[in-house]
Amino acid sequence: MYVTIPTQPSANADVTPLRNAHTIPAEARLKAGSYLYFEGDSVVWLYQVITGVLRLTRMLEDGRRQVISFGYPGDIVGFPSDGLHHTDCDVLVTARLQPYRRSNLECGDGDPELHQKLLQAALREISAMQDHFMMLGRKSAIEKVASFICVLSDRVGRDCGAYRHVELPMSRTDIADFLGLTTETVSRTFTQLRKSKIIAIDNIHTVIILRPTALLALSLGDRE
Amino acid sequence: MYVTIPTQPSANADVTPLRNAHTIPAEARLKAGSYLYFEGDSVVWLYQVITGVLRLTRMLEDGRRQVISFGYPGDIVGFPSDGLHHTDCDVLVTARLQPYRRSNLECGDGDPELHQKLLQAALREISAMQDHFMMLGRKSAIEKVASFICVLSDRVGRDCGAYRHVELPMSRTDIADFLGLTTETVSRTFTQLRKSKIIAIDNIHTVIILRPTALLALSLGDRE
DNA sequence: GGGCGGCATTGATACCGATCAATCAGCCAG
DNA sequence: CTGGCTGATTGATCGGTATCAATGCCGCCC
Repeated sequence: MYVTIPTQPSANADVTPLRNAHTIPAEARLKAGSYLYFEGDSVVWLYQVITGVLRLTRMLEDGRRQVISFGYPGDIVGFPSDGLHHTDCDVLVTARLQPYRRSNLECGDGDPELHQKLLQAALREISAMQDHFMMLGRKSAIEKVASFICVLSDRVGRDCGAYRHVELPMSRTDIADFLGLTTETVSRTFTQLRKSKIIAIDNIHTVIILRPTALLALSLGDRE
Repeated sequence: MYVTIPTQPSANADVTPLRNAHTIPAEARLKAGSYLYFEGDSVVWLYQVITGVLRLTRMLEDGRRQVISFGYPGDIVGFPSDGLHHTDCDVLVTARLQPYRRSNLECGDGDPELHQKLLQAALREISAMQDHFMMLGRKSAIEKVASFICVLSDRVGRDCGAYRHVELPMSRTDIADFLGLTTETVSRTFTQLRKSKIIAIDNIHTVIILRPTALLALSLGDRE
């Protein structure tokens, strides 16, 4: 999941694997805290997230970290470059994953339809990352955080009574490293949104969107 | 071209098209200032840059701009997402381009070898963009500019006497929109590098690298 | 040659977000 | 329940980059 330019709210439907029938390997289940792969590992499998949440990260020698993306249901992670993984990937929320062989992406011989689906997923990934560039390079802290909540609301928000609830399983540090901010700034920005009654914070991992229109406006850079 | 983590200096050799033989369309030549495609256009061709420089940009409604990448010799531009272009692309330096049909990327029927090459290029693109995230999200102005010059030096620098020359055909505004800075900051950073005798500025579009090691150190965030 | 226009540089200042530091809250172990 | 640990929040301050403004540079056209 990247922070892309908001369009119309998306469906937020259940994810069905690309091939429900005889996809070679069975679904995998991974507990929170476990790792799927590390930077430098050679790629054997790609994974489509069915349920749960993954975290893809990259580190600099001096300790600076970038969260590249979060893997939400429907997302496919693990695209190889020169046959290798270029991020670490671990599990934030216990996940069910559909593995696909790297060979299904890289050559269409076995299953042309699956090959096509994986290729299209890679191409959509490029486009989504381009949008994310705009966010990292050009948006202010409040725009970043508002955009982040908006995207998650569309992807995994749930209507509870009058308001939409969004789970944030990741830490404030993860959000900061994803958006190119510090934890303190993320925290302050949440507080600011809470005080202006645009969101409420039910518990540290759940925000309730009180004024979705105002939140969307902030994400687009409208001056309040 | 993205600003990736510097590794060993790369070859900087001439680019040969993926298929020199019967690649269906002949090489195209495009003058500086002309556009290859616009955001929203449906994708018919991908282009490999043989010579010259392209610029890929994306705009927000309020005028904020992000330069997504520069297309340098060897780069392939125009990857579709849902069949559409998601950036504008125009020519900075008159270019020779090798076009490939979108169908050669999306289905391998016609030319499996070309299909494979285009697919691998798309996958490398994803990896390079991940590196670029780190740059946009976590690096300071001086690290960004130093990294930018280092990458261009590896890609298209030329040794002239004792020093390496790097052409910067794009404007300061382009560099700023690429690195997530303002023109003023880019300009000041160049001045700072010049005053500390790490680079010299021959003319506005040519920098001479006087102390490559110092430049590389700055790009990695060493406190000189 | 002279003037104009666009881009780059430089300067002064403002402000956003980082940094450093001090609680605070939740959670687990004993 | 209590103490300690970890992550979040809040506060005070600093600094880097943006912003606003003036000037400089250079190419181009009349």
